[in-house]
Amino acid sequence: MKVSKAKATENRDAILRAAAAGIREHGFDQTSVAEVARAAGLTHGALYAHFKSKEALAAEATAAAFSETLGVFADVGAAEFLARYLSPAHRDHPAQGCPNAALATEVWRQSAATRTAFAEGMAQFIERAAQAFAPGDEPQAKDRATMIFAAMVGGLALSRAIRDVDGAASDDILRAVASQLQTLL
Amino acid sequence: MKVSKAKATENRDAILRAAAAGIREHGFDQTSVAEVARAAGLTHGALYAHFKSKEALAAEATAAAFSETLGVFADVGAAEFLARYLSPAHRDHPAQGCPNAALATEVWRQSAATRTAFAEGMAQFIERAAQAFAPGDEPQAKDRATMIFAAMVGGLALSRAIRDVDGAASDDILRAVASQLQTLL
DNA sequence: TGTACATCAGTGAACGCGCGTTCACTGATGTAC
DNA sequence: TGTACATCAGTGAACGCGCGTTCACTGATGTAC
Repeated sequence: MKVSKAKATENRDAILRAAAAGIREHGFDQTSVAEVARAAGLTHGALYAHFKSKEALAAEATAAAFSETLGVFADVGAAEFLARYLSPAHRDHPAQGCPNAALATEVWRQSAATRTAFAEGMAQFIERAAQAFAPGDEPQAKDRATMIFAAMVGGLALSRAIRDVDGAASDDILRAVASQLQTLL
Repeated sequence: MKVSKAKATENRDAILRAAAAGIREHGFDQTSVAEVARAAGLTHGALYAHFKSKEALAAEATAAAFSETLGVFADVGAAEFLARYLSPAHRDHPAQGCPNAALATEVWRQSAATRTAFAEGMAQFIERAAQAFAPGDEPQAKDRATMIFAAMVGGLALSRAIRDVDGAASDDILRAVASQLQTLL
């Protein structure tokens, strides 16, 4: 049955948010359209009224995941940015976390639209890192910010990878990377 | 038909090597047993004479990928380790590259055996980094090595993620991370 | 050394399953009068 | 304001496809004598 325009817009948004969470939790290819639709309170057929294909949804969901997550790290100082990013809470909730640390190793196999959305989101994160970690006009400011952000993404991803096998080692990676980066600020 | 014991061992090895390359190239779940068997010159049924299941193969292949790759970075100095790891050649050949940078964001969804193999491989890489980057007995030596290795893994993964979208930016990540880490040695 | 035969790595058809996508249909919305 | 009806978001059955796994069968290997 038809629904009101307001409700339809709301449903589209719900699909997008569900997909943005799903791809970070399960990866692009392991997130099924049926699962996304269900999480949005719809059936899978409805999804195709809003998105041309799973591929098109993935591209929009990638952009949505970035803008959602950038908001979490906006307006905080350098120390707080580091602490939040390399926190157990961030590690334990990939579905609401940074897409870089959730999708970096698999996004290169996705469609051009998805990869473009990812590259744009990543650039914004690196810019954010430059603001936080290299605000001056020193030479190599952007290089410093890039290296620090790479360590944050790598540290979070490595910490997640071994969490269920060795929780202490996982915690230790977060602590080590955060404390060592702290000394560079 | 039966084959000689020597040939059977050779075939098992070929399956393992094909799987180790496949999971790094396509990810765990996108690497099919048929594809692995074909790459090893066999049919999919033969695979089950050597491995209980795809899951069991993935765990062994993960270990194989690590030991294979650790060899590539053995016996080189700190500067050479950094340069090789953060090279365009490494970025462009994930199937033969470091499993950390290829699988970090998805391995946490795999079986316990695979995650254990991954954790052990990662620990060896961190140890290798400590040898190279923090050989002394200074306090926080291991923390320094962990942070540097996290930056290497993150830098390579981020560089790979955007390579096809923006080659110059991809190159720049490798260069920036390598040059900034160089200043820390 | 030669022969008979048990072993078992490898083949390929078949299975059940979940996937992305399509489509005929439904029925509340929202517009034309 | 009230009525008639075109629109279109949403439903759910159906599709073709590739997946991991099983299994009856094959035939060269390698052992027992």
